[in-house]
Order: sequence, then structure tokens, then C-alpha cells
Amino acid sequence: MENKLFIYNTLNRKKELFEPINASHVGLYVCGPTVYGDAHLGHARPAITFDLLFRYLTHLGYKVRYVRNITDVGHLVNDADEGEDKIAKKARLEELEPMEVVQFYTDRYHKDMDDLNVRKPSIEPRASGHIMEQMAMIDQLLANGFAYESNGSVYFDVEAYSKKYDYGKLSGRKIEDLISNTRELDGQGEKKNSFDFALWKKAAPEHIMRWPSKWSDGFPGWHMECSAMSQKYLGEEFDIHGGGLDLQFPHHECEIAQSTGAHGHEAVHYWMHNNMITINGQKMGKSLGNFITLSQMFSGENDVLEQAYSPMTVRFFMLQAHYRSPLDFSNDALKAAEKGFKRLMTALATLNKINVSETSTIDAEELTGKCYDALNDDLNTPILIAHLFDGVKTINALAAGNAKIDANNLEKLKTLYQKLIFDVLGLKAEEEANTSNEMLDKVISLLLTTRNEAKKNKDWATADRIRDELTNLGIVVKDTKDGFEWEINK
RNA sequence: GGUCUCUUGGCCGAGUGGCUAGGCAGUGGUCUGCAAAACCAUCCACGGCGGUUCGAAUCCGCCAGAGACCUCCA
Repeated sequence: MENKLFIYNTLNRKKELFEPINASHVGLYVCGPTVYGDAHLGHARPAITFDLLFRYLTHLGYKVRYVRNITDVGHLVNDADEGEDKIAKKARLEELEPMEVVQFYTDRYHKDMDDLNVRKPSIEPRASGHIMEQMAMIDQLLANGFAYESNGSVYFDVEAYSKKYDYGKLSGRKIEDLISNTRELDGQGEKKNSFDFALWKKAAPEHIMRWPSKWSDGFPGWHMECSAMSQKYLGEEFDIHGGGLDLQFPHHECEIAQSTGAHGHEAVHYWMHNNMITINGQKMGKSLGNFITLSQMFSGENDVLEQAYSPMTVRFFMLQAHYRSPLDFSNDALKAAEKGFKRLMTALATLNKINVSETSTIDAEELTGKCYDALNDDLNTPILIAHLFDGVKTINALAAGNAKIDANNLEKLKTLYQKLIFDVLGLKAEEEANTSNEMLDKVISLLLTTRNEAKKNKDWATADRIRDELTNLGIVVKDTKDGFEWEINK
């Protein structure tokens, strides 16, 4: 395959030609959700970004193993909760088994991802199912002298690591800066240095989720799971690791330190980070309480929302911005995306009705080249979509008879749109509500047929009355040349 | 406080040292019995002040404003 894909590598802060370790295979790891609540708009960003990457690499002919984890253990809550596990906290509040909570929100997450047409990863490992692997890696770090045990917990020794390797290379941080900038946290007294991080944490008595180990009854530290699971499924060295920009430090920095400390070399060749979703210019986040869940987006049930937005509207909205740019939520922006998406899909339908000519005023090859150039430039979907909209103008001109296209070019154009819109961008036609109710469809068709007969008889009063009454009921009537169309207005 | 990023037209959002981004909205038009929808055309721009340059919105500096990370976070 021709390899022209450039990826922005956070490690070097520049776009680099993507060259996989194995010419035909790609290993991709992405940090997945912590399943203690519904997924919000922010979760959709990495899911869609790396779904796009997964789809594009597959489209290019690579065999991709895409691993996206489920975090169901280990993350500490804020200090008010004294280190209680997030999952355990939720479980206590709702009097459910921790794993019941995990299952509930994992299922909800999967439903949201399906709605967004996000393809399932090849492997979706859970942290709780990989305690052994994490303990083994901790052993390795202890043996290599980059970790120490303290009061039943095990910590990563950042100072020792820094003597040999560069801690902070990913996020551009220096040890000296870290020394003065760490606040007091639970268990600080057990650590040699404030910036050391937990590999294994001894569980407090009230802590429900715990596993026995040689150090203590406890649970793995915040960052172990990704290092251990990526290694297990993708090897000690693999191609791409992705995640949200907010995970760059400390999470990904710690992952690098853990993997390097355990194996003597780095694991990841390309680090990719998607930017944040903001609302009124501020990050959308759980702790800020300003998030909109995906199911709320789809149903419209949130005070911030002026209406419901379909999953494809949300997906298209995100693809219209570059994944490394912050993206601000607003009703106006979503409405614009909704209309734009509709225009694109309408043109796609038009494309199938175009007549072939002997000659062609259209060069499909040129448009194809532009589209792939955009994708190859660090997945520049806004540019790609701009080119697709230029193509929409062309398609409409063809349909109106203002341009000509031969069979060869038409076939190329159709293939291009099919592949890019469905396979790569992962968009899909959304079923109109009217097809879901056959009875309603028949009744309205009857009414509109009657209306058309009235129109033929120039009985405008009757025709308008039917249209107006339907409009009052929330049904929009659209006359066409050979009949009518209708849809339910939201 | 430390590190870093950003500032584009009514809104969203690309890009670039000189050549139309694109979408939505607005305006005008085609179509229609009228409308809606669709389609066509079109207005509006690069935070402020300096500098480099033949030429900068694009490079550099300063100022102003916004944000991210430094703590679980997508």
C-alpha cells in the first residue's frame, strides 16, 4: 500500500510519516472510559477520533488490532473521600455490587457508542480482569530498582527513574518543576517524593474492591492497567497510543515511565491526543458538573439543549473540527451541523440519480486526490468535508444538467463518496421517524394523496387546510415534482 | 505561581508568507397556486501595537483576553 499518512506525534510535537513496526499490521491502544457514570459529550471525542483512525487505517489496508480498555478499578476519588475507589463509592451509595455498577455503565457506554456508529475495538479489556498482569509488571519494576514498597503499598521511584531516563518528556515537564508543584494527598507520607505515584495501593478497611497480593490486600495504582494491558495484547512495543489531552499528564507520562522502567525501552511509537470539548469556553467535565451526557444529547433532556440532536449530527459536528482543536458546544453549532449533514446526505442520494454522458466536464480523480491528501494530513476531516461539500455542488450541477459526467468518472465519484462517508467517516443515513410506523405512514400518505387531488382541482382551500392541520400536528409537508414527502418536525 | 496552547466574518470552524476554505445564518434568485423543502448566487474576517519582508491574517517581539495541564478526568 502507498503510505502517505502523517500523524501528529505528541512525543515530538510534529507531524510524522506513519510507519508501522510490522508493514501490514498496526497496534492501536486507546484509553477508554471509567465506568462509574453515563458517557458524556467529552467521551465521544476520543471514541470518534480513534474510530476514525481505526477505520482509515483499515481502509488503507492495514490489519489493525485496536485495544480500548474499560477502567473498572483503581482510580481514586478526591481527597474528601480519603482514597475510596470511585466504583466502590458509587456502589455503596446505590447499594449495589461494584461489578453490578460496572456492568450497568459498561452496557450504557456500549449503547451510546453503537448509536454514534463507533466500531467495536478488537479487544476491550477490563482492568479488574488483569490484576495478575499488573502485579507481574510491578514485580519487574521492583526488580529493576524503579519502585519501592512502603507500608503495604508500592510506589514508582521517579527520582531513580530520572537518573537513567527522561521523566516528563511527553508533557514537557521537568523534575525540578514538579517538586514545588504537588499538593498534599492521601498517603503522601509513605512516598519518598511527592511526585512518586502508586503502583499498588493498600486498601483501607472500608474499601470494597481489593485483591490479595504479596504487598497487601489492595488494588493496582492509577496508571498500571494501561501499561500492563497494552503490553499483553500489543506487545512490549507497539505503534499508536491515543487518548484525551487531559490524560497526557500524569497518566500517559506515568505509562511511559512504567513501560520503560520495566522493559528498558519505550513501548509507544506514536502518541496521539484529542482535544477537549468545551461548553461556553470551559472544559466539559464530570468534576465541573457542566457535562451533557450522550443520551441527553440524543433525547434533548438537558436544560442547556434547545432540542434533541441525533447521533449522526453529533458525529458530524465533531468531524467538522480537527481532533487536535478544542471544540465548543453550542446549540447554534449543532443545528448548523445537523443541516450540513442533511445537505451532504441529500447529495449522496442525488448522486445515484445522475445520468451518464459521453463526455465529462468532471474529473473525479482530482477530487479524490484532494480528499485523501486531507486525510493523510493528520486526519484533517474539516478539510475533507469541505472538499466533499465542493463535490456536493458538482453533484447538484450534474443533477440539474449543468455539467456532464461519463460512466468512468461517475463510478469513481460514487465509490469515493461511499467509501469516505460511510467507511471512513463512519456516518450513516438516519432513519426518518415516519418509516418506523407503517400505519402512520399510510394514513398520512392517504391525506396527502387527497391533498394532491384537491390541488389538481385547484381547490386550494382544501389543500392548504390539510397542510396546515398537519403542520399543527408537527408534520412538515414538502411538495415535490411527482408527489410529496413529509417528515415529523422535532 | 509553574508549564503550554489559543485569539479568524452574525455563529461554528479550516488554512496559509502573495491565489475562493467549508458549513449554518442573512440577503437576492430559481422552482411552487401560495408556502415549505431543494437548488443557484452573494455580503461579512483574520485581538491590539510594533518589527522582519517587495508583500503577513500567516514569521518575530510586546501588550490584552481566553483556555488547558500541574489533582480523578476523554
